[in-house]
Amino acid sequence: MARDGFELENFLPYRLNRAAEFVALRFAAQYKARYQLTRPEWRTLAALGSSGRSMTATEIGAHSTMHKTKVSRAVFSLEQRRWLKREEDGRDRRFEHLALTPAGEQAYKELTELASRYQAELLSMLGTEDMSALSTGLRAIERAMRKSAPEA
Amino acid sequence: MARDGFELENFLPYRLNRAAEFVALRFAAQYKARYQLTRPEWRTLAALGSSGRSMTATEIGAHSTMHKTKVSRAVFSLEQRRWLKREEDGRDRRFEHLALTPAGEQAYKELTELASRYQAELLSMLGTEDMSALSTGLRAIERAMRKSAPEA
DNA sequence: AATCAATAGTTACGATTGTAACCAATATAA
DNA sequence: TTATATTGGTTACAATCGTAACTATTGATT
Repeated sequence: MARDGFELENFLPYRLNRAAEFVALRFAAQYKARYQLTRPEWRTLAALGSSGRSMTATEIGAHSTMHKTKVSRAVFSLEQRRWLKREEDGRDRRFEHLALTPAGEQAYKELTELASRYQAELLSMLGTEDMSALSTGLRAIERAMRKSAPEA
Repeated sequence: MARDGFELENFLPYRLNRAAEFVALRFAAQYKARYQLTRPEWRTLAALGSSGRSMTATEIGAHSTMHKTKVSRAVFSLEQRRWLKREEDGRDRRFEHLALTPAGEQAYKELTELASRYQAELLSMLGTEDMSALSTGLRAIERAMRKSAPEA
């Protein structure tokens, strides 16, 4: 096929991107259909819900590698939906402490079940062995990210 | 940390996306700086260059999982740059056969070297073992994609 | 204090994207 | 034939995104 040493099919950024998109899109289809959630919204909800405490917008961004503005917009729309409320920090009024409302908690719980089911589905698609190989590989990248992290 | 079974940190779509973004961004920084190429442009160039033959826009899209319109725009700008030329199909004039010009080939070759260096850098960041685990895992996803492929 | 720098978050704006509608050419079928 | 459907590719338009500029607040420096 190719005439030289380089093979696009073996190029890691290419492969990772393709795989990530495939896996993400199938899940996004679910929460979009059932909850009319966008990706940044789901990510924000997940960050808050899974941490189990209130967080600032900046924390959410760092945690989920989303841009400030994305977080800001997602927070706004989750607030509109009454899934999230802001509380100002008494000591430093620049901060906003964001927390899920009971409705938000409930939504998170339901989405969490969707997510767990999806994860299980993926596991059965890949098989235990390949899944754990993937996990090992991803862990290595996560390690590398922490080291050389200029952060997106 | 979390109060329930679900852990965002272990959720595959989340982890894959994070990793893919990290890996892609560091490479994109290189070709953007050196060649003022956008991501869809690089992907189109790579698809054409690595196949070593002329392709139609649809083929490029299928190969690199890019939307029609993205391909269309990338093709247009590569054409402006004289890195790519179109040839119409005599039998079926709907098709456009896209091929790299000598200048395009040259650019592809240079970018290919960048890419190979980057791949090597990644390998040394992850180590041989983790890299091959990652590759195994990705291969499993690629397999799954081929099966259930509704294609993005 | 008064000034300057830094930080949290929002927003205006330009760029990039995808959906849907479109044009052109070919294939199918009446 | 002449409809009708399909397919390759482009484009108008609306939505989404990120950069950069902004507001507000706090911290540091004088």
